Amino acid sequence: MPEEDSFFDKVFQICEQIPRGRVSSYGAIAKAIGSPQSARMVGWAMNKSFSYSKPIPAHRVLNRMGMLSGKKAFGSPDMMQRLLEQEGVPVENDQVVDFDKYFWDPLLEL
DNA sequence: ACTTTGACTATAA
DNA sequence: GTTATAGCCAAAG
Repeated sequence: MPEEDSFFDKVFQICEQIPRGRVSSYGAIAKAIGSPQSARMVGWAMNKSFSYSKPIPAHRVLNRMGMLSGKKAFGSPDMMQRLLEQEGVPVENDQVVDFDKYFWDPLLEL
């Protein structure tokens, strides 16, 4: 088994493990990888997630405030919000309601 | 090879 | 509550 140890691959592996109806943050994922200061790279990885071999639920990854910072990367600005609401995560004004309640910590639950 | 950019976060004022 | 600044590191120009 290849077991990718690259930064991007680790990000992808964690992202695809985010439970449906839950959301996580770039910082939390970065921390889970071992580079708590590389939250930006997580975002960049998400942008590249569509090039990855497997589908990545990038819409479940938000910034620390629960804001849909990368909604534009989904082709349509409303697509990300719709996907989240479809999974049971209410979004209002480009921000997840009760983000703390839906937050999923890879370090805590993985 | 250098500079700029970016789906971020933490701290300070 | 907001705005400003610094730290961070890989990809793109």
